[in-house]
Amino acid sequence: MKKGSMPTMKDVAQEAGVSLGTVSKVFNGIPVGKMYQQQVQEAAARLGYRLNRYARGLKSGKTLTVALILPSLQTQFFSTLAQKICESLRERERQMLLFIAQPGMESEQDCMRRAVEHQVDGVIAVTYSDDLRKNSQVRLVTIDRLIAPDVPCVSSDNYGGGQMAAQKLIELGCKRLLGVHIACAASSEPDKRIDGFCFACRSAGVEFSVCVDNQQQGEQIISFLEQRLRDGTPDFDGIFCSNDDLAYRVGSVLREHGVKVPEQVQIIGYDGVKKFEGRDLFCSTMIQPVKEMADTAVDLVLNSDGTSPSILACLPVSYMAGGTTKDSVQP
Amino acid sequence: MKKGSMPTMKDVAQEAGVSLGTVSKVFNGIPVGKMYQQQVQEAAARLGYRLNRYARGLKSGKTLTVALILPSLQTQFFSTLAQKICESLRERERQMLLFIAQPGMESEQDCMRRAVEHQVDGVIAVTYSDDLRKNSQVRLVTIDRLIAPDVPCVSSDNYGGGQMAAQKLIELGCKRLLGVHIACAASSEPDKRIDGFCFACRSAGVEFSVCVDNQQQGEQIISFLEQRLRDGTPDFDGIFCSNDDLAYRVGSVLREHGVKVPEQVQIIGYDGVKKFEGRDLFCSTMIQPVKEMADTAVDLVLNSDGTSPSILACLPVSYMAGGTTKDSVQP
DNA sequence: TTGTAAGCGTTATCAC
DNA sequence: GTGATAACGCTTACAA
Repeated sequence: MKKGSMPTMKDVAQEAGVSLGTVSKVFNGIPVGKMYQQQVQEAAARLGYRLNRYARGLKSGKTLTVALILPSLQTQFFSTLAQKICESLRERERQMLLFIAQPGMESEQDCMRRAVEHQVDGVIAVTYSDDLRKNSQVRLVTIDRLIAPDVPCVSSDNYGGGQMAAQKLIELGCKRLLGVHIACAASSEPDKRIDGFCFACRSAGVEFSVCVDNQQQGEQIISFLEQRLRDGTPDFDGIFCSNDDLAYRVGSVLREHGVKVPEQVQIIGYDGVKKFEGRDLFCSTMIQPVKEMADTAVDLVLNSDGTSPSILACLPVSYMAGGTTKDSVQP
Repeated sequence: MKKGSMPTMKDVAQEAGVSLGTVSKVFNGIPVGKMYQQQVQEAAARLGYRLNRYARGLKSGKTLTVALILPSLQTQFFSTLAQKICESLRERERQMLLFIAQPGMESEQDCMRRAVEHQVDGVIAVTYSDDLRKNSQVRLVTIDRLIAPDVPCVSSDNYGGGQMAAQKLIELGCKRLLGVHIACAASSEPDKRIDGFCFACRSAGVEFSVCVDNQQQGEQIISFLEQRLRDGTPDFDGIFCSNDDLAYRVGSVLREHGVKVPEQVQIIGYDGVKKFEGRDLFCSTMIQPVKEMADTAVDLVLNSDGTSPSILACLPVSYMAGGTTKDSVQP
């Protein structure tokens, strides 16, 4: 063993007085004589031997590594998702290579290229590109966006969640509903939140209107709102916002205009964003089952044998009061 | 080239009619005949060749990969740090392997072991262990915690930030200050925030008291606070909280007891935590220069030639009003 | 069972 | 400048 560099299996073999192959077997759980087993393990410990996964990966073709491609870690949903996926991978003895893609699909493609070069066993991505798999036939699973018939997608039950939100508002006494949504450039699963909301309103025969913003900044929604508030008396008493950020902004606008929340207008958001690490929500909301989504994505990316039964995994959301509905405990 | 698997340099060499060595040179920017250069690139494009970094890493000993070990991604400071470090690494053509360590040092050691096995070129860690480098002589840089004389540490100027907070409160008219801090099990750089606060108070000759909670949950601080509020009139008019979460909780307690913030009591936190992706702060606060911290950590882990001039890099923080001080714009 | 040896895809050291 | 060829540390037939 050349000093200065790490010991290899060869060194361990020499130290233990066995052959290289035997050492390899020990570290792979392949049965080997009790004596040899022990000798090898002792020798390895004595030398401070560390398995070189690059050598193993090169030989075996499996690297036990999965790439996660995200647009950001600032949004709480994304950071939680990243953490849960990381934990889920660790439970399966996998490592996570994290890529933050800049807006624009060149960056996403670039992340994909690097992930492939790094021989990842699979990729989980929140993507806005049409199809990330340029030439590479990597195993791919997306979150919240269906990009191809052979790429499994994991999301929360956006449609069902939108429905539940509407039903909840109605149950809480709202008579005139409003649904607001910001659509991103590429259409994605979360767009169904507002569809589910509309469906439930119609089914219940309740008066409702909807405002969908395509400009991505939500300005349309804010001005739409201010327009309907001009006389100080809103012509609605319940709002479903397709995410908590939007709900927060909508709530601020309402309060600025002197509208009492939840007394005059009740608001339900979507995501389940918490303040700090605590339990405090920003608003009453539909909570996404992030851990389950992470587990599902990881299972799919590791085990999908091509014959996945369902291409879109929709996981159930749950409602929780968070101060912007009348069922919230009053401070 | 065996079909089904990815083309290798050998395949490219054959396709281009050159030798393997020449192909390697092309992909390493080593000068090669103009004609050959082009032939190789065309052949590679035609075959959809992808560099195998596992083979390169095995041979060269450098993997262009850095591990980041964090206790969580839920705290906004950590998620922002992770994102900035990821971006910083990308700018330097590096990849990031992310590890979330469970509380307790076995998990941290485990992350370290896996990072070493994966042949990372270095590790950046937010750690509570005494010394992560068990046997391995990995290049290590810590965040917010000095663990050994030869391990560089990056942090914000915690002491200076605490000082500035006190000075700011005094400047804003506070006469009787209070400093509160939650110390984690292992002493770390952020503990200096409260020291800087005390120093500035003493220097200014201002009346002040301090409450440090060692139980990690902040219960001590809350009850300390409630005790001093029992009669409804607080005997302090300015509080420095060593992080924004604490500032938020303290603010809630004060308001619950009918104390007006910032009219009666002004509060300054530390971190610069934002609501959603927006600009809204939870409180007036000392903002940490996360991007600069990330860049510094990455530079150190990649370039530290052992002869680092400063072992502790303290980056300057900045104050920003966020509603819990009188200099905040009133809504 | 255990040892031997041929690669895995690259880089790097040689002669040519 | 270019092309063979020997590693890098490991897995895995296959031989003993």
